[in-house]
Amino acid sequence: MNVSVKQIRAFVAVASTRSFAEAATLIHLSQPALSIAIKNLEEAVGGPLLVRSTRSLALTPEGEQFLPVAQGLIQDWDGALQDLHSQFTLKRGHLSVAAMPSFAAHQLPVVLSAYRQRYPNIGIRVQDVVAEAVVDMVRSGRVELGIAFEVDAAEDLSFTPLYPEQFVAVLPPEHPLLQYDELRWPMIAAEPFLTLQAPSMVRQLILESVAEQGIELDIEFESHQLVTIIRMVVCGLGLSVVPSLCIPQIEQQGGHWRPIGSPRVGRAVGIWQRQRYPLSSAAEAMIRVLEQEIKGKTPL
Amino acid sequence: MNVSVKQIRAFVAVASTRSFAEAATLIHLSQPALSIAIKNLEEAVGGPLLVRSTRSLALTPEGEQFLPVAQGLIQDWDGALQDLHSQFTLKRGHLSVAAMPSFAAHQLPVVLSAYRQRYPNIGIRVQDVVAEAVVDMVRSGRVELGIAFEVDAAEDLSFTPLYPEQFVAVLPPEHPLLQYDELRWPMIAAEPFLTLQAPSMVRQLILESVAEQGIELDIEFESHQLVTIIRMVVCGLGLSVVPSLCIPQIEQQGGHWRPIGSPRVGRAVGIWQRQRYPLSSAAEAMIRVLEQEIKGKTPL
DNA sequence: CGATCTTACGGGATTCGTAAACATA
DNA sequence: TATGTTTACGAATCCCGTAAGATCG
Repeated sequence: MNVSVKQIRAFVAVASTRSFAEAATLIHLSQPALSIAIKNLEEAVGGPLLVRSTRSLALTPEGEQFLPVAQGLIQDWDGALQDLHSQFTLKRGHLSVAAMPSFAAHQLPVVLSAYRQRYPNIGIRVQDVVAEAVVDMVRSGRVELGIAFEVDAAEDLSFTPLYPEQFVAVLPPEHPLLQYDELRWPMIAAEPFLTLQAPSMVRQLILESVAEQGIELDIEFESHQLVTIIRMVVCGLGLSVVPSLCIPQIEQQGGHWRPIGSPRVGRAVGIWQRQRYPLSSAAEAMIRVLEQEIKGKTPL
Repeated sequence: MNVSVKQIRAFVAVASTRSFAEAATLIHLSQPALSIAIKNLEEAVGGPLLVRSTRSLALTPEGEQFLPVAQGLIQDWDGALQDLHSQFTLKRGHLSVAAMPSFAAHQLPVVLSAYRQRYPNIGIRVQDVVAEAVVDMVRSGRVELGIAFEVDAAEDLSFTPLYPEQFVAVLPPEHPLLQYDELRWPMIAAEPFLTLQAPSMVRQLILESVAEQGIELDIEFESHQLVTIIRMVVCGLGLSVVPSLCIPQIEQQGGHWRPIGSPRVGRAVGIWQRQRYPLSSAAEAMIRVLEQEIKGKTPL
């Protein structure tokens, strides 16, 4: 007993139009072909669904009862496949990404807006967490893509660099060090230092980096919030070092900045995804947008 | 974009077993055939559902999301067709019949029991109404079959006789007329007469019949209930005439009866159904059972 | 090297459309 | 007789299974 979708479609067409001829044109089939399709269907299900005389067409009680069921079946079938097709053509779908705060605050909005413009019906969920959490969320599959610094991660993840992020020093207006076009670490170490708090990878990278040079920073204050740090710098409480991504924010808050000379401190920023796990069409599209919007437009 | 049931079945099998080879045996297909089926499915829906490497098999996010949908689709599909098939094989189904009270009370129970024994899973609904209402219910489609006297009905109904019902006279014990083996109408007319009330066709048939002979009955009492009539006869309030079907009930209540000589009063009892409307398998089976259980077993 | 999936190809079944036969009002 | 359905039959298509090729661990 094997019944095809076409057969059910044929039955629904005939039952709806109450005519083989009409139904045949409706489903783009010749009358005889339709006749045989129905005949085979009836054979398969074990009894007649329609009673045809040349002048009238009626449904058997079984057919009458089956008609709405068949209609539902076809509707569900087409609906499900339509949905699936929509996902591939990006006319529908869903995407979860995680991004580290500096990226989420500065670059991501323009990326999202470009993506939304191209694929208006893809729902996007963004998680704004520290870089290490980004990697964890990708690993556990809670998000499909992550954007964060490159770190040492297990083999199960892959990293695609987007651009090399460099750190810059933040200074208050009229600070003496502003006379230099580029600062060096010893100059910075001479001043009180403000930095982000513990889970931040920015903090970690800076401390590791200066420690390699035998320089020690005089950490005066820590905060989770970049805004707070910048505000304090502007108020003259000390200096800080932040990703160049944050330059717009520094300037907006009335701060000044200078690049840091060799050794430059920085880390590649890029896309994290699971190894050997295929991406959704929506995620692949996001990677394309990211590369197009970000690559070559690196700050500094 | 045309997707077949087999293709979805194939996808579900592969996604469940996580192996083409295993799935192939599961759905009785060769590995290559399965491979092509999946390939065609993916082409039809517009993107990959599975990622295969020779050593591992994973679902794409779209495939992951589609799998439960596909499983539901297949389940609904099979379920619906199974149901339909069950109806034709009488493993399931439903039937509505109407029967006139005399038949419903005496013959129908044994018919129903025979039917139930043969087709235990067919639900039956019986309407116990007077003969004319039986015909109306068949005409309006509220029941598929009706069992009642033959009457003049429009062309839209068909009547299949089961047996000729004859009426018999009911008498109290030790009544003088019991000395005859067969009564004649004038003898009956000489006694007080008890009959069923207005909507009953039994009453109507009797009155019409005797009127033709110019005989008038002295109707002493009327009731809707046959039991009441018989009880009154037994108590000596008069005579009555009822269908021979009711003989068991007469005797059970302590009454006596005699056939009525020429002209015999009676009417064919049979099956009513709609013209040009096909019967359900369940109804056809009921007709077979009726004919087998009733034909040739006519009372008297 | 072995297990597994994919491609290639020939045979077979299914399904289609045209034309003719059939049935009913 | 006219309309509408079914049967007949040749052709195209689709689908399957065997055999050979490709790929990953």
